[in-house]
Amino acid sequence: MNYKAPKGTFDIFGKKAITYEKIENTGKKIMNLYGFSQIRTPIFEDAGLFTRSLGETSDVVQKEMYIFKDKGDRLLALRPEGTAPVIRSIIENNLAQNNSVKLFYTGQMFRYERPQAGRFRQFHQFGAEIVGTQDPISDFEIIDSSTKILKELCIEYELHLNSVGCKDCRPTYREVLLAFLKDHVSELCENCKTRMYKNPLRVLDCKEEQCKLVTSNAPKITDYLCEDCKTHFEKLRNYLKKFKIDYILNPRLVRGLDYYTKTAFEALNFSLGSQNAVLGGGRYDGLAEELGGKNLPGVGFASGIERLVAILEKSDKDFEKEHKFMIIPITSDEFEYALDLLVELRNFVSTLFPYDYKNLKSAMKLAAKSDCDYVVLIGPDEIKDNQISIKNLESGLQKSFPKVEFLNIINNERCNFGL
RNA sequence: GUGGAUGUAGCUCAAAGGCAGAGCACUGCACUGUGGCUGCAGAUGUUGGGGGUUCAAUUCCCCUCAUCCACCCCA
Repeated sequence: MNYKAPKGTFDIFGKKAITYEKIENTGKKIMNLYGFSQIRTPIFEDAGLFTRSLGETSDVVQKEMYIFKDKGDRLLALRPEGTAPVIRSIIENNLAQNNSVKLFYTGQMFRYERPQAGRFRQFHQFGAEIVGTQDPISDFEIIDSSTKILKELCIEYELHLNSVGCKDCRPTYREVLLAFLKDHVSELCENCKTRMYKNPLRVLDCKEEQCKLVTSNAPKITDYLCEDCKTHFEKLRNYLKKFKIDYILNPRLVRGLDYYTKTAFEALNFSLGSQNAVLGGGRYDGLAEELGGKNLPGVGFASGIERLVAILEKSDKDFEKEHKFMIIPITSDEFEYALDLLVELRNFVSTLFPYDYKNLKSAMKLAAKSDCDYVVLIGPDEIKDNQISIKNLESGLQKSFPKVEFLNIINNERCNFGL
């Protein structure tokens, strides 16, 4: 084998492709119900867009970006996430003139990482953003709609919620937390001893038992929120309560990207490996300004489609698919008739025509292997009686109908041939 | 970037220095108007790649690449 899919990438076909499609279609359906419209942004962008929005020191920027120079000496990056490009587009095209905009997207993202369960170098995200408003109802809509996608897909999840404050109150909390951590340095893991100075909030997220023990008594950010953040959070929680969205208040929840403010949430599923987050999001009120636009507060989510696919594959839940037919002319005499019927049938149902088959038997095999539900048989007998024979491959039952009746059953009786 | 495990047929895996094998899948026949089941027959390999030790390497050693898992981090 000379060529393989590059490290951390893979081909999507067959059953897997159907699962991807199902997830994306479900997402689109829900997004439409909430009044979002689709946006497709380029797969690569000016590298600065990401270093600026995600933060120079974030891991994504420091070690995970696919950066390259094109022939015009432009420094570009394959997008590692979807929010920054959407905000860039909103600013560039003035999409949020005086109102807010609601946009959703789906597509590939790229991060140069060591692959493992639930993590790849090219992966897909489905996400949405509401930009131009600070109304907590928009936070609610993001959480409500995103978790509705999971529900619709029958994916179990645990919703974790927190508020990470804003540029006014977070620094204060940071100091308080740092002071607390300094008092307990000796009890922290090696990693956290250095981490607490770089990003003390991350210590809250540490998986080491010793650190969890220490931070269980740590001051909570929700006790240090400014008035604005506090009332915003309370309103959001009221909406969630009113509409019975269950969640776990998790003061340890910290999101990895710098731009988050106020609301932060994650949906966790524990049936996978160590990558538990299937969906995450939050508010990013300073991002648009950071990118050179006007003050456009926003809130959004992104879900990792690969992780959703993995969960669905594990649950071996098959999605109902459309009936698939194959037309088989039994001798060469019926070839033309069968071709005409093929063209006609394709106005209504998915229909195959067998290639390179030797006899009826081999054509039947092809039909079974091609995952067909029904075989339409046209032979001398059918032509003579002016009938069409149809066989249900699952039950093995076969019947004949006049052509008109046959088409009628397909169109008006959902292929209920009584087989 | 760090650590661990694993690379043999399309897939899942045996062979532990001496002829590279099995199951599933594939192809054909039994069966030229009926698939799945059954029986019989057949095809399939740079043993990931490179080097070394040896009369002899899939097996032992070194390098390299890839995959999986975990850390870091994230979806």
